[in-house]
Amino acid sequence: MNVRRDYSNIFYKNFLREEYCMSQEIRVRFAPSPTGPLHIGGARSALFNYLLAKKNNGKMLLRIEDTDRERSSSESEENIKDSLKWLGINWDEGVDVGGEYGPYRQMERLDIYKKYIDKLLSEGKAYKCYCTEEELEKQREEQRARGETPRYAGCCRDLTPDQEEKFQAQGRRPVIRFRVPGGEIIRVDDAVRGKVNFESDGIGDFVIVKSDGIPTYNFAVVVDDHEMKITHVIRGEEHLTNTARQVLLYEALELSQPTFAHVSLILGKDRSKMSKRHGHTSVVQYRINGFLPEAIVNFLALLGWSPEGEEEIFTLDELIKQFSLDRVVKSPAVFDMEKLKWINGYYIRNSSIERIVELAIPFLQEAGYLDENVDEEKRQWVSMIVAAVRNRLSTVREIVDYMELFINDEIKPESEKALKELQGEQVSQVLETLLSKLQEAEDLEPENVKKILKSITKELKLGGRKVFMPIRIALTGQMSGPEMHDVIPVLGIEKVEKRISYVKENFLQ
RNA sequence: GGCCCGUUGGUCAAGGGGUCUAAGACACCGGCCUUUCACGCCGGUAACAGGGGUUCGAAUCCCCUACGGGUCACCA
Repeated sequence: MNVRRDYSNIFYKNFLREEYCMSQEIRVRFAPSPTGPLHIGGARSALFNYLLAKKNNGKMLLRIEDTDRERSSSESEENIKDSLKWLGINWDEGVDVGGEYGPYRQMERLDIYKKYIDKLLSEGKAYKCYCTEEELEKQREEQRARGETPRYAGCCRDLTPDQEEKFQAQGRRPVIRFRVPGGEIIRVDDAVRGKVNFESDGIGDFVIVKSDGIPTYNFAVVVDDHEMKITHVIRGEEHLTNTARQVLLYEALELSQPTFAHVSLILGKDRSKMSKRHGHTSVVQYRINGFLPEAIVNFLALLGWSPEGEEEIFTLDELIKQFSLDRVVKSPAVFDMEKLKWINGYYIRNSSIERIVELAIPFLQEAGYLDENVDEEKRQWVSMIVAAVRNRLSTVREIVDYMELFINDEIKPESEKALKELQGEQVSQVLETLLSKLQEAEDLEPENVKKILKSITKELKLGGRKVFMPIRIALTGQMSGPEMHDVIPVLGIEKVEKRISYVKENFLQ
């Protein structure tokens, strides 16, 4: 069903009113749990939220969902914030920057949740459950064995005060469960998927407060989104089924619901949810492998969303102008590394030399081609290399692969074919001429070298190939590569001399 | 397995019943440029999962099947 443009849909009318008429400020949030580095899929969710907010002059919030004390870490939180900033996704409210609906870390909001819990408890919409994990696990086993859907059986639904006392005396620490009403159809309105229905009977009474007193995700997220006046919840499709539970909570608490938008998953090459075995999954990994943030943003935006026109290259600002939720698709997208590399290469080619030099330096240091301290001379050197190889790079890191070409003076022809090129009868004359011309040259600027190269063909009355190929192979050993007039300036006269005499001794007839 | 979502070329995707003989991008192939390769430019191959309906007419609406995915925690 093509719900995206079903204007008769009441929900959609409301949505349009909000999005385009600004009767209400758009407030969105990205709410990661700090249990690992920012995932590429999370980054896309954050991006879509950000784009929707900025497009509508709304607010983007960053909330940290750290209720899993076992797995949450401040390193992960830092990683997530760093990655977001690196991508250019900033937040108007939230952790670190504050705001009037704080605090923005869930563990700092425990007293806020308590109010809502008490309300549910006193209205009988939630109850304490004393079952132990082992008991529940056993139950689930049995249900599975019988071919049933594992679900909480409701043992503690109607405990008498006596029973409760007994359990407490045993030292059992209760969880609090939400009493899921039976026989109801739960309707989830989703901006990308339309109306999705769930049966409440398919959902067991779920835990809203853990035995350590900390609320679970499904509960905290509802309270926070309400308290923080979130208008649109854009998140991954894996949350779609959770949304049913959350809707139940919104209803029980008598809170109005935000607009939900569940974006489909990003898949690996084998079409399963992207995970480590598909390669890099976190934003930092792309960063440390020489991807540019604007390339990642551009690429991610195109996964699941499409612009109206035919342009494919967008800056963040352009994306903000163009973005709209009704152009987000429902079907999952395979992460296409080839296209990412192409986009990245595009941005590398269109960046300034200086910027690529800055980005390249750490990779060159890591590979041992540069010391910790990079002086002006070295920087110049790198700059010439970047100029020579820039349009062949799809990641900045790849510059490392070209370094041997500029360093190692013991040139060996890469193949039989290359060797043959060196053994033509004109070769030694070509190399002699090149050498003397370079020695006499006023400078070795690329433009000048280009002229010199050209003049050799004229002077010796030789075809270009007979001149260029031997020089290329003598100087680099390879039959293809960056322009010779870019390579020679990097080498300098000394290295050219060295390489030519080495080749003469070893490979010329 | 239950529930939920999805299915247009190898991949991302446009598409709102006739204008679809189905856009664009990546990849691939060919040509031009460059006396190399790359970049750039031009061109080409390649798709509506299958079956039923509805309709004068379906990629588009409905149903079924198949396939893929997600989810069924005191994780988020």
